[in-house]
Amino acid sequence: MLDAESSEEPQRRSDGEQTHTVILEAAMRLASIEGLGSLTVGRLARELDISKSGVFAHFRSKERLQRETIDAAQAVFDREVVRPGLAAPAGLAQVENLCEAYLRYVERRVFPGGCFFAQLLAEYDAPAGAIHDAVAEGQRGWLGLLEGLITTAKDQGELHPAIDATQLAFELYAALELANYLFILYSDPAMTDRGRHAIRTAIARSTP
Amino acid sequence: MLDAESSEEPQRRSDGEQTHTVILEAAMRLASIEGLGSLTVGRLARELDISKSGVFAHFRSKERLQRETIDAAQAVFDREVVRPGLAAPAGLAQVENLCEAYLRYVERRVFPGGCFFAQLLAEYDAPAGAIHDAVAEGQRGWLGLLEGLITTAKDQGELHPAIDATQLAFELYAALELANYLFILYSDPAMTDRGRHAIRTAIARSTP
DNA sequence: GAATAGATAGCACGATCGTTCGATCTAAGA
DNA sequence: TCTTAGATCGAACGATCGTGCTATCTATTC
Repeated sequence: MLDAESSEEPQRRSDGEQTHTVILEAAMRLASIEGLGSLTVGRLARELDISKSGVFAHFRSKERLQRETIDAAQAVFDREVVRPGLAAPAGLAQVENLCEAYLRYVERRVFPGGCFFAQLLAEYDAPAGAIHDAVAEGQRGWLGLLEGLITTAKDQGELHPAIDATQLAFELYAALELANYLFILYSDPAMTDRGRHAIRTAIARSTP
Repeated sequence: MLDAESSEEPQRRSDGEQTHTVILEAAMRLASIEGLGSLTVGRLARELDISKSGVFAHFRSKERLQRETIDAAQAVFDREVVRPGLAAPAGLAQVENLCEAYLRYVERRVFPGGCFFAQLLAEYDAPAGAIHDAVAEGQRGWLGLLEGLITTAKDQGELHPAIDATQLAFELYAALELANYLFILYSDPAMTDRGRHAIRTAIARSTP
């Protein structure tokens, strides 16, 4: 696969690499709280005590800053949710483990404004622009992952053969998402516990 | 109760009243799509072909514009969801009716960017400022409404006595909320149908 | 029909936005 | 050690932000 973009990328020096990382960390934090739309070069610069042009030079456009922030957040999500979530025997255990990994990621405030992608989903659900498309693709991936794990569990006989994997994935995701929003809104772990409860009963109802 | 604010309100002339309404309608549309944060006096003016100061004069601060937009959206939500949702015999029928009213309000695109308050919830879930507090209060009201209807149904013997009304309200709301986001993201009525399905099974599991 | 007060427009302000440019500093390879 | 290219800064641009002031127009009241 061609990487048309990085073909003209400048080399990175070690100090620049580090600053780049620091900027993206602040950008993820800010975007998770106030949205990708209120991510601002000037604001990042002020917050990090770097000049505006010093920040800007790392991305050379606001669009690139946004794209790289999303990519960085995806890497964090993979590391903090997906990978530990899959660290369980294939089947129902993996489904439960992934859901629990998500809820713990919300509770640990890996992003202080709650799940980065829940924020993105709400911000770019209206169909317009490249970010919308990336968000739509990302959601498809997440729902597809859940659905795949559920199908495996079904194939292993851990769930009723009649279970609709797509529908169950929707219901689990719904519980996770609302748990995220309400936990952030009220700073109350009772909200994530409601999510846990909902997931338990949805799964229990689907076992043979 | 004192209305400290309106005590110094100027009288409204008929033409001004109409413009005021037109502005708020555009503001609700815009905010539901791009968020209350990207609601801008200049943008409204451009879109309505009114001067910036012509728009501004109606609110005299951005904060007031936002507050009045939220209030107007609340009125629409009451008219389009709550009132028709309650137009059913008290009990389980009312619960089902309210959920269906919500899903139809999403599908009809009463707000083109999906449920106005789902947008607000995501945008102001991080705890800060007056809007956050209003959103938190609003959510309490919506969840409380659902919970109250569920409790009534339970008292009438339409639901298992052991049912946790708060938990069931959470699960119904989760299905409604995700249905909203995914319907807007994909413009696909299959998403709201998944919400309907989730609600049916959650209720069915709770009946005696 | 005159008086009045609200509706709207035009212009200007300081702040911040994304972005560009040129100057200076410094890490890394020759 | 010298050279070079990336890192960072300061200053400036045009655009847009929220907001104020002044002037003109017009709906409403007497």
